[in-house]
Amino acid sequence: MKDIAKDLGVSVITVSKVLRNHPDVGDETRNRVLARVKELNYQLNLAARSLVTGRSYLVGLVVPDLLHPFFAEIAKALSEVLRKSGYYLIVTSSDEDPELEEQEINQLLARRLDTLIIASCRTTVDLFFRIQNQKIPYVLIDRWLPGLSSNFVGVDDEAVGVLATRHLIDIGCKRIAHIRGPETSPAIGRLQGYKRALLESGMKIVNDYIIAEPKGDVESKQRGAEAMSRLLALKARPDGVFCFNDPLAMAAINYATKEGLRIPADIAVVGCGNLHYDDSLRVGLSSIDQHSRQIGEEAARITLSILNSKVPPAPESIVLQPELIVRESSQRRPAMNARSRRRGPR
Amino acid sequence: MKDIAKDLGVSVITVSKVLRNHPDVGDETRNRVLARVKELNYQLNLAARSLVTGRSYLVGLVVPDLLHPFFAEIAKALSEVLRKSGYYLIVTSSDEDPELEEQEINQLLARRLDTLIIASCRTTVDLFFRIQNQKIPYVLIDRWLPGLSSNFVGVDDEAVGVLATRHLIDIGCKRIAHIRGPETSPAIGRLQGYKRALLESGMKIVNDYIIAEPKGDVESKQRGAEAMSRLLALKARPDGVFCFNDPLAMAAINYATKEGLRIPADIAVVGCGNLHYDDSLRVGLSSIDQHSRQIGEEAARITLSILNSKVPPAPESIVLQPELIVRESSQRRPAMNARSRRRGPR
DNA sequence: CTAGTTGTCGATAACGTTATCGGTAAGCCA
DNA sequence: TGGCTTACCGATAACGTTATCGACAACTAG
Repeated sequence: MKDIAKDLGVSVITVSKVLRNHPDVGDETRNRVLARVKELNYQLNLAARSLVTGRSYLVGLVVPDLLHPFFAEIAKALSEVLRKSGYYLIVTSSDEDPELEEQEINQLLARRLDTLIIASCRTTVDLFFRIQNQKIPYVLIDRWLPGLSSNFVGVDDEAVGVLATRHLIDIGCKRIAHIRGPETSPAIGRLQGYKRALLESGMKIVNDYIIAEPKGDVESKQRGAEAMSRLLALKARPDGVFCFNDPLAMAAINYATKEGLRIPADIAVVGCGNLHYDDSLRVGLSSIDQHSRQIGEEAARITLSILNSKVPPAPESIVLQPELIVRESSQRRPAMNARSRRRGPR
Repeated sequence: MKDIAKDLGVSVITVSKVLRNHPDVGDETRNRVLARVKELNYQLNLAARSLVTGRSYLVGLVVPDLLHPFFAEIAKALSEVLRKSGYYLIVTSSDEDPELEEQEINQLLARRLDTLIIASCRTTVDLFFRIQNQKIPYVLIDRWLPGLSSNFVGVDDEAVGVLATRHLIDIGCKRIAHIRGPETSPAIGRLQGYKRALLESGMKIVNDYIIAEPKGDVESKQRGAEAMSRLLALKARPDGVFCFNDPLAMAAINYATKEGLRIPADIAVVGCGNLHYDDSLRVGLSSIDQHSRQIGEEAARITLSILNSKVPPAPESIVLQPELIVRESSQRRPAMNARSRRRGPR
C-alpha cells in the first residue's frame, strides 16, 4: 500500500479508502489506484485490517465429524449464506473428541473470529462460559447443553424418537428396540421420544431393548453390527429397531441380513438423518429427515442478525420438526398369519 | 497482555516471551504470568502475531466439493498431520465453480496463509502465476494443470483407466464403454488409460461408447442415469462400463437395473474412488481405490518440508499407484454359452 | 459578498504482538 | 580480584492497516 501511494503521489490513507470503497475519494484518483493495484497484483492484508477494525469477517464452525454428510451439508449451507454477506466460514472437525474440540476452539478464538458455530461433543458447560467471557457470540447447532441459555438451531429430538417409534408401532411391531447414540442431547432426546411413544401406546419399556453405543473410536459399521448381534441374542427377539443414525442402521441391517433375517419381514428398521443413498441400497432405508440444510441456513440467519445488530440480541432457539421418510426397511408388516409365521431365520 | 504485565510489575515483552516458551524468562516469573493468564482467561491475538512474524501458521485447502468423501478424507488426513506440527488447516469448497474458487483463494491469500493446497477446478494457469507472485507456496492435489511445474500429489490417472479397463477385458467383456468426468486432468488421464488398454488388447475405440458428462450443476445421480440410458439405446449394447467415479457408477447401475438388466451378467461396472459403502449396496461396486488418505498425508508432508526449509525446495511430484478392488459388479462373466445367452432384459 | 455546504484528501495515532539488541546481576574460573 | 559467561529482563521500533479528525478548495444559497 505504501508503494502504491508513493508511486501515485497520494497518501496511504487514500489507497486504503479506495480499497474499502470509501466515498471520500474522487473518480480519477480511485481509478488510478485501482489500476496500480491490478498491475502490482497487490493483496490486502486482512490480518492487519482486523487488528485495527476489531472485526475479522470470519465465522468459525466446529463439527464433530466432517465426513458425516449431515454436518457437511450444514457447512455448505452456512458457507453459502454467509459468503453473500461478506463473511467467510472456516470449518474444523473435532472428531468427537472433547479435548481436540477445545484445542480447535482455542485456535479459532485466537484468530479473533466474529462468531462461533458449534456442534459440541462436550457434556460440560465451562468452555462455553469461557467463550462468553471473550465476548464472542456463538450459536449451538444440533446439540445443546443443559444449563446454557444460548442461541440454538436443531431438530426436535424427542419428536424424532416419537415419530420413528410410533411408525414402527403403526406397522405392527410388538417388540421395538432402540440402538442409541452417545451421551449428547440428540441421543438423550431421541431415547426419551422412543420411551414416550411406547408408553403412550401402552407398551412396556424393556431395558434389554435399549442398546448403548460402545465408547471409543470404533467405526459405526462395527458398532451397528455389535448392537444388532446383542438384540438377536435375546430370547424375545425384537421385531423393530429404531437406530440413532443411518450408518448405524445400515450396519445393523447388514448384520441381520447375514444372519438370515429378512428386512422388514423379520425386523423393521428406521434410521435417522435421511442420507441420500438413492436406490442403491439392498434395502431402502426408512429414516427421519433432520433438515440439515435448513439448520445451516437458520444458523447463518441468526449469525448475521447478531453481527448486524449493535447490541447483542436475545438468544434465539430454532427447533425444527423432523419428517419421516418411509422406505422398504419399514414397510407395513403383514398380520401375524400362517404365511408370515413360516418365515424364520435361516 | 499489557494488563497482565502491569498487574505483575513486569514488561509486556516478558509476558510475550512466556507465551512463546522463550527460554529468556525465570521459572518464578513464568509461573506468575501463566497463573494470571489463566485467571484473566486471556486469549492471544494470532492476527497481531502473524503481522509481525510474517507467519500465520495457517494452511489453506481448497477442494471442489466437501460433500465428496474423497476430499473430506483428504482434508481429515491433512488436518491431523499438520496439527501435530502446530499448523492449522482451513478448508473451503469451490463447488466446482472456477469463479468461486478464485474468490476463495483470494480470501485465503488475503489472510496470509503459509501454504495453499488446491484441488483446482480451473483449466487455466493464470491464477497460479498470481499465487506464485505472492510468493506463497502451493501444492496441487488430485488435479494438475499442463504447463505448471509445481508440487503435486495424486494418483496415476492413466493407470486408473488401464486398470479398470483391462479388468473388464479380463473378465470377458467385449464392448466396453466409459462414462467420463469433467475436463480436468483426472478425467483426461483415465480416458487415455481406457483407450490405451483397449488398443493394447487389440480392441477398437468406439466413440459412441465414450459418454461425456453433461455440463452444469446436475446431480451425479441424474448424470449417471442419463449416461447409461444413452448406452442402452445403442444397437451394440456395451457389456462393460468403466465410470469416472463411484456415485456415477451407482447411478448407472440403478438405471440399468430398473431397465431390467442384470449386473454384472448383462453389464459389468467398475467405478472409481472406492467409497466405503460396505455391504449395503444392492450390487457390491467394483472400484479403483485412489488412496485418498495417503494423498492427504503426502500433501501434508510436502507442505511441512516447504515450511521447514529456508529456501524453497524443488517441486515434488508424488504419483500414487491405484488399486483395483473387485466386488460383485464385475464378477467374471460366464463364457458365452447357451445358459448365459438365455438371459436378456425383461 | 458572506456563510454555509459539499467533495476530496491527508496527518496522527492506534490496534496487539514480536525481533533485535542492549543492559544488569550473579556466578565462575584463574 | 578481574574478566568472562550465563541467566534474566526490558526499550525501541516495526508489522500493515484504519478511525478520527482536521484542512482545503470549490460550490451554493441568500
